[in-house]
This record gives sequence, C-alpha cells and structure tokens, in this order.
Amino acid sequence: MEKTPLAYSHHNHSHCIKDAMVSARHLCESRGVRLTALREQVLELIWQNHKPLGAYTLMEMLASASTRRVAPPTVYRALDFLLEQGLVHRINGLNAFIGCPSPEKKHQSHFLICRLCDTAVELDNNKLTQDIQSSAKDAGFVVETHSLEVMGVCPACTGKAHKEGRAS
Amino acid sequence: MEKTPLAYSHHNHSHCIKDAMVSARHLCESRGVRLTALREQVLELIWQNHKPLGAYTLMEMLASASTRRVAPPTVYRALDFLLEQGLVHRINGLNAFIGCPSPEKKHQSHFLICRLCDTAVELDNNKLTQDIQSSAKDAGFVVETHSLEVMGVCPACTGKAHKEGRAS
DNA sequence: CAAGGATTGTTATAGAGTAACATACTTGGT
DNA sequence: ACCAAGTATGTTACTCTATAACAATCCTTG
Repeated sequence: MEKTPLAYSHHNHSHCIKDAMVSARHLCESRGVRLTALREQVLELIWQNHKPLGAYTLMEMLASASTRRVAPPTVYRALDFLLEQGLVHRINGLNAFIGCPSPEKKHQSHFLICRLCDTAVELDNNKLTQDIQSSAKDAGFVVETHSLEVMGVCPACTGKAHKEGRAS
Repeated sequence: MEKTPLAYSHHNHSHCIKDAMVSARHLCESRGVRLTALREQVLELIWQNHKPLGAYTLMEMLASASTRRVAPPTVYRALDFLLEQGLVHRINGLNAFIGCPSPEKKHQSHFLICRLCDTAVELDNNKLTQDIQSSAKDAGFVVETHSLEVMGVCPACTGKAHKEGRAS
C-alpha cells in the first residue's frame, strides 16, 4: 500500500473531467478524427465519477439532459468511437464503460473494481502485461489483447468498514 | 512454447468428457450437493468440446435432445449451480460458459481464447495469480476474485495459417 | 405418509446490443 | 456558392442475454 490511486481519496474531480476532455480533444485533433458534440457529451458523462456506467444509464442521462428522446444506437455509436480511440474502456464483468486516464498510449486495461462503492481504477502495470504475455506464450498462444478485472474492496471502503466495526 | 495444452492437439475427447463427469459426481457427493439429471446433462453438453457455449445455445441443445421445450431459467439455474460448485466458468467477454478441468481446487480462472477456432484453454498459473494479487495490494486493494481473458490465436490455428500461407 | 425444503416448469419482463434504413451534417472539388 | 460523397445521427424494430415471480413437482426426513 504505497501510492494510493487518486480515485480512492477525496479530490477535486472537476480536474479529472477537465483533463480528460482536454486530452481527448487534442488526441482526436492530432489523429484527424471528429470528437463531435455527442461524443464529447458522452465522454463527459462517463467521467462524472470513477464508477463504470452502463450504456442504458448513459442513455437516460443523455435523454434527461436534452428533453429529446435518445435511442440505444445513439449512445452505442458514441461508445464505439470512444472505445476505438482508447478514450474509454469496457468492463466486461459489469457491461459498463469507464473513462481511460491515459488514452494517448496504447495499453491493455487492468481494473480494480470495488464491490462496495463500484469505483473502478485502472492499473498501469506493464510488468503484469508482460507476465500475462509470457504465460500465454508458454502455451504457444499468440496474444492480441487481454482483459484483467480484479474484484474486491478498495482502500476507501476498507477504511469505512473498520470505522463502522469499531463504532458498533 | 513447451507444454501445449491438450485442447490444441487431436485427442480422444470422450476421455475429457468422462473425466469431467466422474470428478463432478465425486465432488458433488463429497460436498453433499445434488448433481441432478438436468445439471449433469448441462455439464455434459458444455463439455462437448473445448469451446465456450452460450446459455441459449445450451438451451437449444437441451430442447432438441428432449422434444419438450426448455425455457431460459432452466438452463440458467443449472449453470448457476455449476458455477457455484466451480464445475464451469463464465467467460465474460463472450457471455459464454466452459467446463473447468480442475474443479476440485478453488482457483482464479485465466483463459486463452482463440479468435479463429473459439477454443478456450484455462491456464493453471499460480504465479500469475500472485502477481495480480500483489499488484492490487500495492494499490491498497483487497482482492476477492479476478478474471483474466486473453484473446489471440491458438497454436493449432497459427499452424494452419502457416500452411495456408505457403499453399497460396 | 405428511411437512418442509429443494428443484424444475412456466410466463412474463428487464437489460444489453445490433441491423437496417432514413435523415442531416461536413467537406472537398468544381 | 453548389453539388456529390462521405460521415454522423435519428428512428424503428429486433435479437440476444438474463432474471423475477409464482406454480408444480420432486426429494428427503421425521
């Protein structure tokens, strides 16, 4: 327990959002792809907090933000774009999506997902990626992508549980 | 590339099935849980090959095997039981289920999933589990379970691709 | 054999994702 | 400025995955 990820502590989350939006705009510009109003809006909604959001939740958020009704393809197409550009990741175990904190560099996603508060933190652990690749290679397998999802309890929730334990 | 998993080579698959069924029966007996006819049938269907099967595919197989119609809850309940007992695993990335080759020992599931032939092989790599746990621990996270799904091309399909490459 | 729990059947519905086609918006060439 | 082609979005309908709720049936075990 050395460098606790930001998501686990109180922090000015508007910075997270702003940073994500700024780098998304830069990234899309430099790649010559269009970060349209809709895509930007979806990305911003996803970044509202550090918890993965389902496509249908996003759909409702979009709908309530704009009076008009929003159908599934609208949000799925935006998500497809954001996934392609590496701006968001999909968490298979939850059928949900979360913003990527480092979209500029291609990487495999490793997540710590808290059972209690739903917060999902992306690990940036290159050694793990290499361990996984070498494990697969030992079996003669050619790796293209991989996904690692770790379920458990985050440090913030562990702390709360301790306090409650003492109080009761 | 040392010990190629069995699933990648030609093998007498009836042995795989029989082994799985025998150990499932032993396991359930020793645990005092009931491996009913339905559950046994679902497990046997799952073991038809080394490819993950979706719940609805299993449903159709059940239906066509028994004239009567089979509804989703029937197969999902059997799958829930088999999952609880560790007799099958769920592959989140595919919404599919596959038999566990070593149900007697509790473990985290690591899969190599071939994009070309769909074969999914379970790795038995304790070191990887420990690496993942220590990575999570560094972030102050208490691990309960994890799932690792590696996508790519299996050695059998890599071989075929090479042959085709030469031929054309 | 009766009572209680576990298992399965049945109907309906929720949740996640996509196909197909219509409409609108950009953009580059003339 | 205008048109054509490509890109993006709207709309409708549908498929696939999974579960809720309740009824009927099947074990046990006293």
